Amino acid sequence: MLNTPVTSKQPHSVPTIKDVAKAAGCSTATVSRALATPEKVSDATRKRVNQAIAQVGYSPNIAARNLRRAESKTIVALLPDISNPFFSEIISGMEDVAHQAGYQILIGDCEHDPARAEAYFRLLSTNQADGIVLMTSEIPKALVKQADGQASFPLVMACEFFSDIDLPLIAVDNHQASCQAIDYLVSLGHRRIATLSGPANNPICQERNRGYRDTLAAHQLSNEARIAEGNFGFRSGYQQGLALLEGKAPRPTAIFCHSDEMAVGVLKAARQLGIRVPDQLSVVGFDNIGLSEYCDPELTTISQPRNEIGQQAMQLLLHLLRGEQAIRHQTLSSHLIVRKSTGRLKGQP
Amino acid sequence: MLNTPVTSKQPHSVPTIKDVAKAAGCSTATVSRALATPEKVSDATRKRVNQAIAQVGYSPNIAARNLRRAESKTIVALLPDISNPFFSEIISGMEDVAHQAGYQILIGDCEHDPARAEAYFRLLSTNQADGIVLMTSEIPKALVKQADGQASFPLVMACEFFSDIDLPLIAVDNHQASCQAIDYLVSLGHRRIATLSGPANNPICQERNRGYRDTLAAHQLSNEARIAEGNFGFRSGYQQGLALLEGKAPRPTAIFCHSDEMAVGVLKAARQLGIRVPDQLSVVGFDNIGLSEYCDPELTTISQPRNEIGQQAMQLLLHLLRGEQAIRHQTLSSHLIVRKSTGRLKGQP
DNA sequence: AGCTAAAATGTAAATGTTTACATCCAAATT
DNA sequence: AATTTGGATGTAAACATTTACATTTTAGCT
Repeated sequence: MLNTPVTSKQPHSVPTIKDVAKAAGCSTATVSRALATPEKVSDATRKRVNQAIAQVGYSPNIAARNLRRAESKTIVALLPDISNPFFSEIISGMEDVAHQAGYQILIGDCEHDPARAEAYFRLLSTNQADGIVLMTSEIPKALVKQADGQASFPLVMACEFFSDIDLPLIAVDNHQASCQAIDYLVSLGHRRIATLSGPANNPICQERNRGYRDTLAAHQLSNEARIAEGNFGFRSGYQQGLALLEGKAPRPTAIFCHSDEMAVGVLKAARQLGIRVPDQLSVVGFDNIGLSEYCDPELTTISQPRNEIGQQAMQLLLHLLRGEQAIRHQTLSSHLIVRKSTGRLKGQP
Repeated sequence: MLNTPVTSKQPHSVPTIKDVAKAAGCSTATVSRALATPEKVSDATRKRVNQAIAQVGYSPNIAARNLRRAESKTIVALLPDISNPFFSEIISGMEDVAHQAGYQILIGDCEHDPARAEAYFRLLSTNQADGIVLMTSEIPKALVKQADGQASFPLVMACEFFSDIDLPLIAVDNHQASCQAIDYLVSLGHRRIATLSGPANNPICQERNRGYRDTLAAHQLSNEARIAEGNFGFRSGYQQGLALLEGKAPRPTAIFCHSDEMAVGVLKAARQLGIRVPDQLSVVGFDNIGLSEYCDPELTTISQPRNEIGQQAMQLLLHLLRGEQAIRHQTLSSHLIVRKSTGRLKGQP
């Protein structure tokens, strides 16, 4: 029991399954089984094996296992930009369930570069990754075409999607969320409501813009529709905010932004132009990132259940990997969080 | 040339190096060499091999390579909290040079949980990772003790460090940065300058607090020293900000915060208490994250060259991995960015 | 031409697992 | 007592590379 640790060959070599087998007095196959399928091994030997493992300090060589099993236990989380805080909580959710199931997460930051996305997809075919959770639609469609309609391709989308390709998807109802925001603004008395959208070719933005137009139409405000295009970041929010607010066109009294960062950019633009929020301008954001409670004024925004999105997406992917039946489309509910950046108009317009 | 693709065995099996060898009319060893050490293969065969590779659509099986070479080409980036935007640009920097050198980055989010940190360290011994860039000191010291002083252990720290363990380190001079911030506040006429520190047991915070005290002392202000403790996040900034500003003690006229998020939290606290920034209170942040240009007022802060930190840290780690000589400690320069949250006192105090 | 050195290539072992198949043994059934 | 069954274990092949070593080819000399 107090033997010196046994490392058969080299003085400092890492113990392998052979060392364990020797120490336990059985074959490597049995050791392997004791680890992978304990129920197929007798209680007595299982115990001996476990002792041996502890004794020699064994842990399996993952490369060898991956090679033999032709899998990697790695999931790629593909996103457009790692610095966007929106994604971090989704990833946390993914990690929870992935780790639980013995999977690792490899974060793939595309940086809006198709080549990067392609490189990460290649990991699939080389068995370096078992599946992908895709959180951006800014990648070459060709990469994803092979998965269209396929029940078995290990890919699920989270939040983002393609309008013309049928992939498993976990997301909120962007159309409905947008309707809710606009409805709320109308209920406050706003008529000239602008939208500061994300990239126009982004399907989720198209969904939101559709909701925007539908709701305006429902209130006979269709000719007030006005959509500016940003890229979700602070800077574009500020720039487009300035453009919306100081242009010659009659100034909007409310702006619905497709991200919180853009909304904060709009707040800065308004401040700079001496436009008071919410008295003269209402601003609504999207995502409810941490910042939205700490900017001035605190941001009214739409909250997505980010952690849950991550969990469900990973769950779904695991189902696909196991070849189990699974619901391919799931829409989770968002909700409007009313804070201080929205209200009825006050004072001169 | 227009042959149907050759996949020798199964109709849909992934082509291996054998298929390439067959197609190129040489041995697998030659193919392997053509890829790993092209200069050891004649021009003619190299060309043939490359054609064959393209023809059969071969890409190497990484698990097999890793197994044989006993490496993983993976670097773990260990950080305390992935949602902190401060780290994202460091990671970008790391990725640049890592990818260049054929390495992947695995982001390890410790979530302040020692068990997680341990799990990531274990990847080293199982050859699942070749090295670690450590960006948090909130892990069990035992994990890192083995690397103390060692020239060969593949670990480098970025930004954070341990005061009592000698590890390769890329960081800014926190003491000096702190001095510069406090000096600047003093030069504006401030006397009651408080610090909102990160966790008191964090060495970088200790460095900054030492700079704070030293600078106060240099100006005969030692008895004005007052340090509150937060955790770098918005919320703690807000809470500690309230405590500092509405306590019975004479209210500070300036607060130096160890993160921008905390500074923004302080801004909110001040706003809530009707304290005007910068007229009645100056606030300095740390890190210069994107937000600091878009909050109100824009934040005076200390900028760290995050991208460069990431690059240098990875560079250094690669040197260690190759067993090359390298400078183990590098301090990069930070600088103070003066914006709108600092100034001389105005109006009634 | 003959010899040597260097370059190019091939052979086969090695990497650490998993797993199909074979074997063994004890218990259950006849 | 003989046979069957099923569980437990062992044997050895397979996974796709890399690389030490051996062999062949080429080039460079005299």
